[in-house]
Amino acid sequence: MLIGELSKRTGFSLDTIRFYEKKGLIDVNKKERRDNNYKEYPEHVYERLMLIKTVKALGFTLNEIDEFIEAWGEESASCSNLTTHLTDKINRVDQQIKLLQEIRLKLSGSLEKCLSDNCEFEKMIPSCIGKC
Amino acid sequence: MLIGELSKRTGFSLDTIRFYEKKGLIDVNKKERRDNNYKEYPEHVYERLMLIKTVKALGFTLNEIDEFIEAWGEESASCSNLTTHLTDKINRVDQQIKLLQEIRLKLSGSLEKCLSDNCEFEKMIPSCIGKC
DNA sequence: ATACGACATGGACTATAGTCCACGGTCAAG
DNA sequence: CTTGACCGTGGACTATAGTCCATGTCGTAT
Repeated sequence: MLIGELSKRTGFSLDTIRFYEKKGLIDVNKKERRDNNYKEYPEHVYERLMLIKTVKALGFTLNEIDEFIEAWGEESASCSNLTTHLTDKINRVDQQIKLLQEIRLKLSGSLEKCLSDNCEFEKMIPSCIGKC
Repeated sequence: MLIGELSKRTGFSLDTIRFYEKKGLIDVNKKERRDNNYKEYPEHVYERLMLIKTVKALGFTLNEIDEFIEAWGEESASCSNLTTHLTDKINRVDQQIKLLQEIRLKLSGSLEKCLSDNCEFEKMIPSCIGKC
């Protein structure tokens, strides 16, 4: 399959596919080319891309996906790696959520004070005094 | 005050202060320089930087802070702008939290399936079949 | 013959928030 | 007089996830 078809089937743009190739997320460099020099992508590259799509939708970054895939590349790797990766990612996401919730709390605290005439920004913005 | 002192007092690195200057978050370009060509930062720049510090801690990006400050620069601006910015930011943060929670849900769903022998990745990773 | 579409390649550019580096001037102490 | 600390400027580089563009080749249809 040529890159155009691969693009249509996966929904990734040509550029994105080439970008993933450069990144090493898919390996077709050493694969056969047609006489044209056109790359011939075997079916498993399509599958790899769909896997990437799935995993990306789970919020993994490309680097995380890289490790993810790396781990599976090793023949001996059991899929317990998978659960490990998922668990780790859940923890990282929980961390992010916690951080955002803290920020949210600070924001609503500031807003609260602002609305109740205790605006903490007054001191910082002279033109603001008494107008909050 | 010279940049070194400003850096020590605010906790921002020299590079960061110069970066904020380039970005237009602080304006000292037209301000007087010493005969040395050294920049002389007036006190209000220190205050501006501390404001930036506060607002950054609330999770605003530099671009948001830029608008934030822009709005205050206008003499006539009342501080109702402030509450608007805070409310908007709270909404954006809520959006982010929601997105992360959805991802978290998908992740734990995948993990769940994986642990109960319904691993959805098996189809995608041949070497994985039956081992999840 | 030539135009058009699909392909390959390399490099530049986007946003975000800086960091680091080189080169050069300035200033005070020894 | 020279060393070290401090300052200024410009440009390169980091990570992330691509996008866009120029140039060149290949294949097909008119």
